[in-house]
Amino acid sequence: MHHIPRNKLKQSTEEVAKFLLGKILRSDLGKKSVSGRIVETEAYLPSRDSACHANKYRTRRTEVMFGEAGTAYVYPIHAKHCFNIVTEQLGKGCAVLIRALEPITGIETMQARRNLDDIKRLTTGPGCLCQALGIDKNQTGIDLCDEQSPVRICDPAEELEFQIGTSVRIGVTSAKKRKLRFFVLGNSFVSGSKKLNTAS
DNA sequence: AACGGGATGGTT
DNA sequence: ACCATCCCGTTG
Repeated sequence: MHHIPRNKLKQSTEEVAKFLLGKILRSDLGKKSVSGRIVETEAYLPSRDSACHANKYRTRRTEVMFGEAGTAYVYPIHAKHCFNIVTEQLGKGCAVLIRALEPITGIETMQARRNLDDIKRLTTGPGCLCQALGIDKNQTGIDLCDEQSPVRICDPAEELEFQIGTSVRIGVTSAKKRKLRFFVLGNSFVSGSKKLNTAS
């Protein structure tokens, strides 16, 4: 299982959001190894996107968004965390939010961290998957392309065929309604309503 | 120091 | 539809 080359993450944020579907997100935090298949993402664009944190302000919190593609941007919200992957060229200020995984390995560890047995809800939703992987804001700034990193993105052992669904981004009210959310069509670990998830 | 708004998620 | 919860940027 090989890590993703950084070049792939330097493309346009929308392209990266689609590219990341089907890839593996792995965490070795806390001496536990867990992984899942990325099934839902959202693009936060470098310009004219009022929902993108970096577009609104460049502060200590958002500074890593202006760094190398493949850097982790983790921020807290509503007592939970959201995990993002920085995209495009240095200084752009954009990222892809990972919204849902299909659990693959380390399911018992994830169940313990989530204090929840139900596999269907283990890693569905950005806050839930962070908790399942042991990710919090301490992981902001780490390099997801480095094989030595405790959190990284890898190619799947087996490439599966799937169609990509699109919709507006979930929970975003400030930006115009472009379809910047992408998901594996028909996958039961995707978050959001039936109405959003049948749109293509 | 105080205030208010979320890229949430679980409950009513 | 409601709201618990808490961090962070803004304002005073």
